[in-house]
Amino acid sequence: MTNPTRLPVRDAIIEAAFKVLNADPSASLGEIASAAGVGRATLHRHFNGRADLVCELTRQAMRETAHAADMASRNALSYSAAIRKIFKAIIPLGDRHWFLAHEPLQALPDVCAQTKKQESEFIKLVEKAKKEGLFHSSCPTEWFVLTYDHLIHAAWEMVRKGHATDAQAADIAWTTLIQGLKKAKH
Amino acid sequence: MTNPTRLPVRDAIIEAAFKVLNADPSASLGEIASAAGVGRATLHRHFNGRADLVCELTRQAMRETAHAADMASRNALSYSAAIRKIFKAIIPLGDRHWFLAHEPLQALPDVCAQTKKQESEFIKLVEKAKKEGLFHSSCPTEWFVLTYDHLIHAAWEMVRKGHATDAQAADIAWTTLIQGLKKAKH
DNA sequence: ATCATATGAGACATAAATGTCTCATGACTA
DNA sequence: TAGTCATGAGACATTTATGTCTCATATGAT
Repeated sequence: MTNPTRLPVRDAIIEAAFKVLNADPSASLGEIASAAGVGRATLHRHFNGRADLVCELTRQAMRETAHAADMASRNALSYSAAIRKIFKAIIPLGDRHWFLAHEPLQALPDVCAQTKKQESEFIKLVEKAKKEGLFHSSCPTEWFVLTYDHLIHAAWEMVRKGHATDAQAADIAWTTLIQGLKKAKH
Repeated sequence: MTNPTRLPVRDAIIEAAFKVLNADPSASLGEIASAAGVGRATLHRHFNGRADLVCELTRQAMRETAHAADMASRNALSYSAAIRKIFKAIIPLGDRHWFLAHEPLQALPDVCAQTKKQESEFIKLVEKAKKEGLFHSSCPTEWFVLTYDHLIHAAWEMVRKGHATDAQAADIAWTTLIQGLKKAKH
Protein backbone atom coordinates (compact mmCIF):
# COMPACT_ATOMS: atom_id res chain seq x y z
CA MET A 1 0.00 0.00 0.00
CA THR A 2 1.22 3.50 -0.75
CA ASN A 3 -0.46 5.89 1.59
CA PRO A 4 -3.79 4.98 3.19
CA THR A 5 -4.52 8.65 3.73
CA ARG A 6 -5.15 9.07 0.03
CA LEU A 7 -7.52 6.17 -0.33
CA PRO A 8 -11.01 7.15 -1.41
CA VAL A 9 -12.50 4.91 1.28
CA ARG A 10 -11.13 7.14 4.02
CA ASP A 11 -12.52 10.21 2.32
CA ALA A 12 -15.87 8.52 1.83
CA ILE A 13 -16.04 7.82 5.56
CA ILE A 14 -15.14 11.40 6.41
CA GLU A 15 -17.73 12.80 4.04
CA ALA A 16 -20.38 10.42 5.40
CA ALA A 17 -19.43 11.34 8.95
CA PHE A 18 -19.89 15.05 8.21
CA LYS A 19 -23.29 14.35 6.74
CA VAL A 20 -24.58 11.87 9.30
CA LEU A 21 -23.26 13.63 12.39
CA ASN A 22 -24.78 16.92 11.30
CA ALA A 23 -28.14 15.18 11.02
CA ASP A 24 -27.68 13.32 14.32
CA PRO A 25 -24.65 14.11 16.49
CA SER A 26 -25.17 10.91 18.48
CA ALA A 27 -25.21 8.60 15.47
CA SER A 28 -23.27 5.38 15.92
CA LEU A 29 -20.17 4.41 13.99
CA GLY A 30 -22.27 1.72 12.32
CA GLU A 31 -24.59 4.33 10.87
CA ILE A 32 -21.65 6.34 9.62
CA ALA A 33 -20.08 3.27 8.03
CA SER A 34 -23.36 2.39 6.32
CA ALA A 35 -23.75 5.91 5.00
CA ALA A 36 -20.23 5.68 3.61
CA GLY A 37 -21.09 2.37 1.97
CA VAL A 38 -18.41 0.48 3.88
CA GLY A 39 -18.42 -2.13 6.62
CA ARG A 40 -18.04 -1.20 10.22
CA ALA A 41 -14.77 -3.10 10.43
CA THR A 42 -13.34 -1.01 7.61
CA LEU A 43 -14.11 2.14 9.51
CA HIS A 44 -12.15 0.78 12.45
CA ARG A 45 -9.25 -0.04 10.14
CA HIS A 46 -8.99 3.63 9.14
CA PHE A 47 -9.85 5.35 12.41
CA ASN A 48 -8.89 4.41 15.89
CA GLY A 49 -12.39 4.76 17.30
CA ARG A 50 -14.94 7.52 17.49
CA ALA A 51 -12.65 10.03 19.17
CA ASP A 52 -10.08 9.64 16.44
CA LEU A 53 -12.70 10.10 13.73
CA VAL A 54 -14.10 13.25 15.32
CA CYS A 55 -10.55 14.50 15.73
CA GLU A 56 -9.91 14.05 12.01
CA LEU A 57 -13.20 15.75 11.18
CA THR A 58 -12.16 18.66 13.34
CA ARG A 59 -8.80 18.98 11.62
CA GLN A 60 -10.46 18.72 8.23
CA ALA A 61 -12.99 21.40 9.17
CA MET A 62 -10.26 23.71 10.38
CA ARG A 63 -8.35 23.23 7.15
CA GLU A 64 -11.48 23.97 5.14
CA THR A 65 -12.24 27.08 7.14
CA ALA A 66 -8.69 28.35 6.89
CA HIS A 67 -8.61 27.66 3.17
CA ALA A 68 -11.94 29.37 2.55
CA ALA A 69 -10.76 32.37 4.55
CA ASP A 70 -7.46 32.52 2.68
CA MET A 71 -9.07 32.27 -0.73
CA ALA A 72 -11.68 34.85 0.15
CA SER A 73 -9.30 37.42 1.60
CA ARG A 74 -6.47 36.84 -0.86
CA ASN A 75 -7.05 39.91 -2.98
CA ALA A 76 -8.89 42.08 -0.51
CA LEU A 77 -8.02 45.77 -0.71
CA SER A 78 -8.27 46.40 3.03
CA TYR A 79 -8.55 44.57 6.33
CA SER A 80 -12.22 45.51 6.43
CA ALA A 81 -12.80 44.05 2.99
CA ALA A 82 -10.99 40.87 4.01
CA ILE A 83 -13.24 40.44 7.03
CA ARG A 84 -16.27 41.00 4.88
CA LYS A 85 -15.20 38.43 2.32
CA ILE A 86 -14.35 35.88 4.99
CA PHE A 87 -17.77 36.45 6.54
CA LYS A 88 -19.55 35.56 3.33
CA ALA A 89 -17.26 32.65 2.55
CA ILE A 90 -17.81 30.93 5.88
CA ILE A 91 -21.60 30.96 5.91
CA PRO A 92 -22.01 27.98 3.53
CA LEU A 93 -19.65 25.87 5.64
CA GLY A 94 -22.23 25.70 8.41
CA ASP A 95 -23.84 22.66 6.81
CA ARG A 96 -20.63 20.67 7.28
CA HIS A 97 -19.09 22.17 10.39
CA TRP A 98 -21.83 23.20 12.70
CA PHE A 99 -22.18 19.92 14.60
CA LEU A 100 -18.55 20.20 15.72
CA ALA A 101 -19.55 23.06 17.99
CA HIS A 102 -21.36 20.52 20.15
CA GLU A 103 -18.50 18.01 20.25
CA PRO A 104 -16.25 17.85 23.28
CA LEU A 105 -12.79 18.48 21.83
CA GLN A 106 -11.11 19.87 24.91
CA ALA A 107 -8.99 16.71 25.16
CA LEU A 108 -7.11 17.39 21.93
CA PRO A 109 -4.13 19.59 22.74
CA ASP A 110 -3.05 20.13 19.14
CA VAL A 111 -6.54 21.04 17.99
CA CYS A 112 -6.98 23.42 20.91
CA ALA A 113 -3.65 25.05 20.15
CA GLN A 114 -4.55 25.47 16.49
CA THR A 115 -7.93 26.91 17.45
CA LYS A 116 -6.32 29.43 19.76
CA LYS A 117 -3.86 30.38 17.06
CA GLN A 118 -6.48 30.96 14.37
CA GLU A 119 -8.60 32.82 16.88
CA SER A 120 -5.84 35.18 17.89
CA GLU A 121 -4.91 35.79 14.25
CA PHE A 122 -8.50 36.69 13.53
CA ILE A 123 -8.58 39.05 16.49
CA LYS A 124 -5.49 40.80 15.15
CA LEU A 125 -7.20 41.16 11.80
CA VAL A 126 -10.31 42.53 13.45
CA GLU A 127 -8.33 45.11 15.40
CA LYS A 128 -6.67 46.34 12.23
CA ALA A 129 -10.07 46.66 10.63
CA LYS A 130 -11.27 48.46 13.72
CA LYS A 131 -8.58 51.08 13.14
CA GLU A 132 -9.80 51.40 9.57
CA GLY A 133 -13.19 52.28 10.99
CA LEU A 134 -15.06 49.05 10.21
CA PHE A 135 -16.88 49.42 13.52
CA HIS A 136 -16.97 51.99 16.26
CA SER A 137 -13.92 52.23 18.48
CA SER A 138 -16.02 52.12 21.63
CA CYS A 139 -17.25 48.64 20.72
CA PRO A 140 -15.22 45.90 22.44
CA THR A 141 -13.41 43.66 19.98
CA GLU A 142 -14.78 40.65 21.83
CA TRP A 143 -18.30 41.81 21.09
CA PHE A 144 -17.53 42.28 17.42
CA VAL A 145 -16.15 38.74 17.18
CA LEU A 146 -19.08 37.23 19.06
CA THR A 147 -21.59 39.09 16.92
CA TYR A 148 -19.67 38.16 13.79
CA ASP A 149 -19.81 34.46 14.67
CA HIS A 150 -23.43 34.46 15.71
CA LEU A 151 -24.63 36.37 12.67
CA ILE A 152 -22.81 33.85 10.47
CA HIS A 153 -24.77 31.17 12.23
CA ALA A 154 -27.99 33.13 11.92
CA ALA A 155 -27.40 33.64 8.21
CA TRP A 156 -26.71 29.95 7.72
CA GLU A 157 -29.94 29.12 9.54
CA MET A 158 -31.85 31.60 7.39
CA VAL A 159 -30.64 29.70 4.34
CA ARG A 160 -31.29 26.29 5.86
CA LYS A 161 -34.87 27.23 6.63
CA GLY A 162 -35.37 28.34 3.06
CA HIS A 163 -36.02 31.98 3.93
CA ALA A 164 -33.14 33.27 1.80
CA THR A 165 -30.39 32.35 -0.62
CA ASP A 166 -26.76 32.29 0.43
CA ALA A 167 -26.17 35.69 -1.12
CA GLN A 168 -29.27 37.27 0.38
CA ALA A 169 -28.53 35.96 3.85
CA ALA A 170 -24.91 37.07 3.62
CA ASP A 171 -25.95 40.57 2.61
CA ILE A 172 -28.52 41.12 5.29
CA ALA A 173 -26.31 39.61 7.98
CA TRP A 174 -23.34 41.74 7.00
CA THR A 175 -25.46 44.86 6.90
CA THR A 176 -26.86 44.03 10.32
CA LEU A 177 -23.37 43.53 11.73
CA ILE A 178 -21.80 46.69 10.33
CA GLN A 179 -24.76 48.94 10.87
CA GLY A 180 -25.31 47.54 14.33
CA LEU A 181 -21.77 48.26 15.45
CA LYS A 182 -21.10 51.40 13.50
CA LYS A 183 -21.77 53.98 16.12
CA ALA A 184 -22.48 52.66 19.56
CA LYS A 185 -25.02 55.35 20.37
CA HIS A 186 -28.62 54.51 21.15
CA MET B 1 -48.07 10.82 50.36
CA THR B 2 -49.77 13.97 49.23
CA ASN B 3 -48.37 14.92 45.86
CA PRO B 4 -44.95 13.63 44.79
CA THR B 5 -44.61 16.49 42.33
CA ARG B 6 -44.08 18.86 45.24
CA LEU B 7 -41.44 16.83 46.98
CA PRO B 8 -38.11 18.61 47.29
CA VAL B 9 -36.33 15.50 46.04
CA ARG B 10 -37.84 15.85 42.60
CA ASP B 11 -36.90 19.51 42.48
CA ALA B 12 -33.39 18.71 43.65
CA ILE B 13 -33.00 16.25 40.78
CA ILE B 14 -34.30 18.79 38.27
CA GLU B 15 -31.96 21.49 39.53
CA ALA B 16 -29.00 19.10 39.51
CA ALA B 17 -29.91 17.98 35.99
CA PHE B 18 -29.94 21.59 34.76
CA LYS B 19 -26.53 22.14 36.30
CA VAL B 20 -24.85 18.88 35.29
CA LEU B 21 -26.27 18.68 31.79
CA ASN B 22 -25.18 22.23 31.02
CA ALA B 23 -21.66 21.30 32.05
CA ASP B 24 -21.75 17.99 30.16
CA PRO B 25 -24.77 17.19 27.97
CA SER B 26 -23.77 13.52 27.87
CA ALA B 27 -23.59 13.07 31.63
CA SER B 28 -25.12 9.84 32.91
CA LEU B 29 -28.16 9.59 35.14
CA GLY B 30 -25.85 8.40 37.88
CA GLU B 31 -23.90 11.65 37.77
CA ILE B 32 -27.11 13.63 37.90
CA ALA B 33 -28.37 11.62 40.85
CA SER B 34 -25.08 12.12 42.70
CA ALA B 35 -25.17 15.84 42.05
CA ALA B 36 -28.69 15.92 43.45
CA GLY B 37 -27.53 14.04 46.53
CA VAL B 38 -29.89 11.12 45.90
CA GLY B 39 -29.50 7.50 44.86
CA ARG B 40 -29.81 6.45 41.26
CA ALA B 41 -32.84 4.32 42.13
CA THR B 42 -34.61 7.35 43.54
CA LEU B 43 -34.12 9.19 40.28
CA HIS B 44 -35.78 6.30 38.48
CA ARG B 45 -38.66 6.42 40.94
CA HIS B 46 -39.37 10.01 39.97
CA PHE B 47 -38.57 9.96 36.26
CA ASN B 48 -39.28 7.28 33.74
CA GLY B 49 -35.77 7.29 32.30
CA ARG B 50 -33.55 9.87 30.67
CA ALA B 51 -36.04 10.88 28.01
CA ASP B 52 -38.67 11.59 30.62
CA LEU B 53 -36.25 13.68 32.66
CA VAL B 54 -35.17 15.74 29.66
CA CYS B 55 -38.82 16.16 28.78
CA GLU B 56 -39.55 17.56 32.22
CA LEU B 57 -36.54 19.86 32.00
CA THR B 58 -37.84 21.13 28.68
CA ARG B 59 -41.28 21.82 30.09
CA GLN B 60 -39.74 23.53 33.09
CA ALA B 61 -37.52 25.67 30.87
CA MET B 62 -40.47 26.68 28.74
CA ARG B 63 -42.43 27.65 31.82
CA GLU B 64 -39.50 29.68 33.11
CA THR B 65 -39.07 31.43 29.77
CA ALA B 66 -42.75 32.18 29.46
CA HIS B 67 -42.88 33.45 33.01
CA ALA B 68 -39.84 35.66 32.58
CA ALA B 69 -41.30 37.07 29.38
CA ASP B 70 -44.66 37.69 31.01
CA MET B 71 -43.14 39.41 34.02
CA ALA B 72 -40.86 41.52 31.87
CA SER B 73 -43.49 42.67 29.39
CA ARG B 74 -46.30 43.05 31.93
CA ASN B 75 -46.24 46.82 32.14
CA ALA B 76 -44.58 47.67 28.86
CA LEU B 77 -45.92 50.80 27.21
CA SER B 78 -45.61 49.47 23.67
CA TYR B 79 -44.98 46.29 21.73
CA SER B 80 -41.46 47.51 21.06
CA ALA B 81 -40.81 48.07 24.73
CA ALA B 82 -42.17 44.61 25.52
CA ILE B 83 -39.77 43.00 23.07
CA ARG B 84 -36.91 44.95 24.53
CA LYS B 85 -37.75 43.92 28.08
CA ILE B 86 -38.16 40.29 27.09
CA PHE B 87 -34.78 40.43 25.36
CA LYS B 88 -33.04 41.52 28.52
CA ALA B 89 -34.95 39.14 30.75
CA ILE B 90 -34.08 36.05 28.71
CA ILE B 91 -30.32 36.54 28.56
CA PRO B 92 -29.62 35.27 32.10
CA LEU B 93 -31.63 32.10 31.44
CA GLY B 94 -28.94 30.87 29.07
CA ASP B 95 -27.03 29.30 31.94
CA ARG B 96 -29.93 26.96 32.65
CA HIS B 97 -31.54 26.47 29.27
CA TRP B 98 -28.85 26.52 26.65
CA PHE B 99 -28.01 22.82 26.70
CA LEU B 100 -31.59 22.03 25.68
CA ALA B 101 -30.87 23.45 22.25
CA HIS B 102 -28.66 20.43 21.64
CA GLU B 103 -31.18 17.87 22.89
CA PRO B 104 -33.27 15.91 20.44
CA LEU B 105 -36.84 16.75 21.46
CA GLN B 106 -38.55 16.17 18.15
CA ALA B 107 -40.26 13.09 19.58
CA LEU B 108 -42.33 15.05 22.06
CA PRO B 109 -45.56 16.12 20.36
CA ASP B 110 -46.81 18.25 23.20
CA VAL B 111 -43.51 20.08 23.64
CA CYS B 112 -43.28 20.70 19.90
CA ALA B 113 -46.82 22.01 19.86
CA GLN B 114 -46.11 24.34 22.78
CA THR B 115 -42.91 25.53 21.11
CA LYS B 116 -44.75 26.31 17.89
CA LYS B 117 -47.41 28.14 19.84
CA GLN B 118 -44.99 30.34 21.77
CA GLU B 119 -43.04 30.95 18.59
CA SER B 120 -46.04 32.08 16.62
CA GLU B 121 -47.17 34.31 19.47
CA PHE B 122 -43.75 35.91 19.52
CA ILE B 123 -43.89 36.45 15.77
CA LYS B 124 -47.22 38.21 16.15
CA LEU B 125 -45.70 40.43 18.80
CA VAL B 126 -42.72 41.17 16.56
CA GLU B 127 -44.95 42.13 13.67
CA LYS B 128 -46.87 44.55 15.82
CA ALA B 129 -43.60 46.09 16.91
CA LYS B 130 -42.52 46.20 13.30
CA LYS B 131 -45.54 48.39 12.55
CA GLU B 132 -44.51 50.62 15.43
CA GLY B 133 -41.19 51.08 13.65
CA LEU B 134 -38.96 48.99 15.90
CA PHE B 135 -37.09 47.84 12.82
CA HIS B 136 -37.20 48.65 9.15
CA SER B 137 -40.18 47.36 7.20
CA SER B 138 -37.97 45.91 4.48
CA CYS B 139 -36.34 43.56 6.98
CA PRO B 140 -37.96 40.11 6.96
CA THR B 141 -39.57 39.24 10.28
CA GLU B 142 -37.75 35.88 10.15
CA TRP B 143 -34.43 37.71 10.09
CA PHE B 144 -35.38 39.86 13.04
CA VAL B 145 -36.32 36.79 15.07
CA LEU B 146 -33.14 34.92 14.12
CA THR B 147 -30.97 37.90 14.94
CA TYR B 148 -32.88 38.45 18.18
CA ASP B 149 -32.24 34.86 19.29
CA HIS B 150 -28.61 34.80 18.28
CA LEU B 151 -27.76 38.12 19.88
CA ILE B 152 -29.34 36.86 23.11
CA HIS B 153 -26.99 33.92 22.89
CA ALA B 154 -24.05 36.17 22.07
CA ALA B 155 -24.84 38.41 25.01
CA TRP B 156 -25.08 35.42 27.33
CA GLU B 157 -21.69 34.21 26.08
CA MET B 158 -20.18 37.64 26.60
CA VAL B 159 -21.26 37.44 30.24
CA ARG B 160 -20.13 33.83 30.62
CA LYS B 161 -16.66 34.69 29.36
CA GLY B 162 -16.43 37.49 31.86
CA HIS B 163 -16.25 40.25 29.26
CA ALA B 164 -19.32 42.06 30.52
CA THR B 165 -22.01 42.16 33.17
CA ASP B 166 -25.57 41.12 32.41
CA ALA B 167 -26.64 44.73 32.06
CA GLN B 168 -23.71 45.72 29.86
CA ALA B 169 -24.16 42.75 27.54
CA ALA B 170 -27.89 43.33 27.31
CA ASP B 171 -27.35 46.98 26.38
CA ILE B 172 -24.75 46.42 23.71
CA ALA B 173 -26.68 43.49 22.21
CA TRP B 174 -29.92 45.43 22.09
CA THR B 175 -28.21 48.41 20.52
CA THR B 176 -26.61 46.14 17.94
CA LEU B 177 -29.95 44.56 17.11
CA ILE B 178 -31.96 47.76 16.77
CA GLN B 179 -29.27 49.78 15.08
CA GLY B 180 -28.45 46.93 12.76
CA LEU B 181 -32.01 46.50 11.58
CA LYS B 182 -33.15 50.10 11.71
CA LYS B 183 -32.71 51.09 8.14
CA ALA B 184 -31.66 48.33 5.75
CA LYS B 185 -29.42 50.57 3.71
CA HIS B 186 -25.67 50.02 3.53
C1' DA C 1 -2.28 -17.61 -13.43
C1' DT C 2 -0.75 -16.34 -8.94
C1' DC C 3 -0.31 -13.50 -5.18
C1' DA C 4 -1.00 -9.56 -2.14
C1' DT C 5 -4.11 -6.39 -0.27
C1' DA C 6 -8.30 -4.12 1.06
C1' DT C 7 -12.72 -5.11 1.98
C1' DG C 8 -17.53 -7.03 3.73
C1' DA C 9 -19.82 -9.89 6.66
C1' DG C 10 -20.36 -11.65 10.79
C1' DA C 11 -18.98 -13.73 15.26
C1' DC C 12 -17.33 -12.52 19.68
C1' DA C 13 -15.94 -9.95 23.79
C1' DT C 14 -16.03 -5.73 26.40
C1' DA C 15 -17.60 -1.50 28.48
C1' DA C 16 -20.93 1.65 29.93
C1' DA C 17 -25.50 3.29 30.64
C1' DT C 18 -29.80 1.99 31.77
C1' DG C 19 -33.82 -0.17 34.07
C1' DT C 20 -35.58 -3.26 37.71
C1' DC C 21 -35.60 -5.40 41.95
C1' DT C 22 -34.75 -6.33 46.94
C1' DC C 23 -33.69 -5.07 51.50
C1' DA C 24 -32.37 -2.33 55.46
C1' DT C 25 -32.82 2.28 57.45
C1' DG C 26 -34.55 6.55 59.05
C1' DA C 27 -38.40 9.77 59.49
C1' DC C 28 -42.87 10.64 60.35
C1' DT C 29 -47.55 9.32 62.00
C1' DA C 30 -51.27 7.01 64.39
C1' DT D 1 -44.81 1.47 70.34
C1' DA D 2 -46.13 -0.07 65.88
C1' DG D 3 -46.80 0.98 61.19
C1' DT D 4 -46.15 3.43 56.87
C1' DC D 5 -43.41 5.47 53.38
C1' DA D 6 -39.57 7.39 50.79
C1' DT D 7 -35.03 6.62 50.45
C1' DG D 8 -29.98 4.68 49.82
C1' DA D 9 -27.29 1.03 48.64
C1' DG D 10 -26.37 -2.53 45.96
C1' DA D 11 -27.26 -6.73 43.14
C1' DC D 12 -28.82 -8.10 38.70
C1' DA D 13 -30.32 -8.23 33.82
C1' DT D 14 -30.70 -5.73 29.56
C1' DT D 15 -29.41 -2.84 25.98
C1' DT D 16 -26.36 -0.45 22.99
C1' DA D 17 -22.11 1.06 21.21
C1' DT D 18 -17.71 -0.21 20.72
C1' DG D 19 -13.48 -2.79 19.59
C1' DT D 20 -11.26 -7.09 17.89
C1' DC D 21 -10.95 -11.09 15.31
C1' DT D 22 -11.59 -14.51 11.51
C1' DC D 23 -12.62 -15.81 6.94
C1' DA D 24 -14.24 -15.56 2.26
C1' DT D 25 -14.23 -12.51 -1.75
C1' DA D 26 -12.93 -9.21 -5.17
C1' DT D 27 -9.66 -6.32 -7.18
C1' DG D 28 -5.35 -5.22 -9.06
C1' DA D 29 -0.48 -6.11 -9.85
C1' DT D 30 3.19 -9.21 -11.21
